[in-house]
Amino acid sequence: MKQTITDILTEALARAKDKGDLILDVHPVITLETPKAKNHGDLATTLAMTLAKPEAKSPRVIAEIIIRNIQDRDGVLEATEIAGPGFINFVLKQDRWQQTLFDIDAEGNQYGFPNVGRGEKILLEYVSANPTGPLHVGHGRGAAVGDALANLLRAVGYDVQREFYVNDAGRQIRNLARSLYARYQQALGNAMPFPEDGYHGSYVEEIAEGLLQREGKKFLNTPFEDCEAPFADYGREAMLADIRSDLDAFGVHFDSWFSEASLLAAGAVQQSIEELRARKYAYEKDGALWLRSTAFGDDKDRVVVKQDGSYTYLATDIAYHRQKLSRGFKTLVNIWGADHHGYIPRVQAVIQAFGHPRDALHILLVQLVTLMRHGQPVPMSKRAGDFVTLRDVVQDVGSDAARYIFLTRRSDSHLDFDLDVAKEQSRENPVYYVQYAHARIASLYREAESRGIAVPASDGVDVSLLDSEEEQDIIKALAQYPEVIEEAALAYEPHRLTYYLQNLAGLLHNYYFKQRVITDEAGRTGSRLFLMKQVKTVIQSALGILGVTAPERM
RNA sequence: GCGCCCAUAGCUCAGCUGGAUAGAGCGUUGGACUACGAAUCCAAAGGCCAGAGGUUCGAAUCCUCUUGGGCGCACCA
Repeated sequence: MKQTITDILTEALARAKDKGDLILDVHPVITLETPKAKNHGDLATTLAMTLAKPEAKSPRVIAEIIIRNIQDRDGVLEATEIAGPGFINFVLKQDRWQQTLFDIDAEGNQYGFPNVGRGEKILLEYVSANPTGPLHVGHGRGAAVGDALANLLRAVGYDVQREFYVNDAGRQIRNLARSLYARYQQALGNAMPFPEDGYHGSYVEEIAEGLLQREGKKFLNTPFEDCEAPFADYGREAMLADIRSDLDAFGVHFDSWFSEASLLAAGAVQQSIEELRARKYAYEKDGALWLRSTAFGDDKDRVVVKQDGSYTYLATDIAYHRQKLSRGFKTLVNIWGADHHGYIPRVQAVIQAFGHPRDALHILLVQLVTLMRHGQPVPMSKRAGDFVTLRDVVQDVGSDAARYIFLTRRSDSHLDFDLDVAKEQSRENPVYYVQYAHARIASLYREAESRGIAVPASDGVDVSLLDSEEEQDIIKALAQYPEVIEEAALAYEPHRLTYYLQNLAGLLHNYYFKQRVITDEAGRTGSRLFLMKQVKTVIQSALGILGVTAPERM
């Protein structure tokens, strides 16, 4: 729809230039928007106002010139007017809008998915929780955002790979092993002090119990140094299995799980360092090896290899991102907890040090979630070991409600997650509002079927009967879906879909209340059922991207 | 001290990358079920977009400063 008007405007500008009405040294970018107020037409452009200065004419004069040069060959325009300081408002012919219903009917669940990605490969890394404890609610938000974003990017034609980076090297795992070892010994009656900075959660005891059952007492008198590996391996695998099953219950699935330890084992870290050296972005000072990240705007250079010869966390991250790039991904997207934002310049420096543009890496920050219960924040202390896990929340409120709520806010703003509201299957819960719209339509079909009325095929529909204000509003909302999808995808903002859905569902509920779909007139009933079918398709499509089910009944 | 993010209705938040009269949900008040699902709908009240300057035809949106919150500033991961 926008494209059609853009073409008409481009042509009008060219004509005005040929006739000498406008100078047009630089070809202006034509932007169209959907006005908020209905009496401002269906689409509006600010073109005349942006041209005012270069053309040295008043916006309204320019607008007149543009309109004079418009040729509407296909007859899509109902009216064109100049308004306010120089807006040009377009009103489209009704049948033009109604045409979108046939588009949706023909394209089905592919409707509204423009192929802007053209198969370009994107690596989307998210969650990437340390395998040292259960997923918490913040991970859940990252998972919901990442998964929806992956769906969204796929919808617009990107070749998306969803990856979970497993931090299975270094001190955290060692810590887990030590904690596990202590619990194991304690379970066997061996008084053993619990490590100061160990993991205190009860899950550690459960894992220790599992290990005990599998391996028996054979480590009872073995010093930790001699059995760290089996404890680390067992702990890692047990935690990953837990994480996997939690994500599974949440409907989040990854294409790949990338192990940090595998980078070390393959010598990738060493190779990366060599390459950085060759590129002159690594140097030695004070007995350590540094990344010259200041060359790319970081505050200071960063240590990669410590004085004692061991690697910093950055070292494996360097290797990991190099590895990602070497797999042929042009675009990398990382979803991080907002508390890691100080790390961004460093990693962007890494990307550039390897010769890639800074914006090859996008980092989305996800703010932490505050769980609310009875109007009070639920205390979350990982230190104490008892915190509300993602699993608890999903079991409590259900996957649909949790995912939807995670996606109702932009990811970098704080989120209060009210457990009572999320659990309540009532009007206060936004996810039910949208799902109810879908179920209502499904219910309409059942009703129609019971009366022997079928939804007509596209060639048997008279869409011109859909001429009420409510019907027009719905049709226009459906026509907007493709842009919402495209813009949400390109901005990496899946939350826009929840707002779109609220609006569409609202229009549907309003229409449903005001007008009857199944009427005495067969033609009208048919056209309305046809309209409902397309609404249902779009709701299902958008919910699908968010990873929320579209129920037939509730 | 330096850097990043945030500040919009009583509460929780949108605001389409600079457009026309700033929106939604909850909450409050008052209405709508003998017809397809009332998990719904309609209406009302509620705002100095934290404050002050600046950029321009035009600012919640961009720039600077101030105030007030969150988070980072490791040879930790």
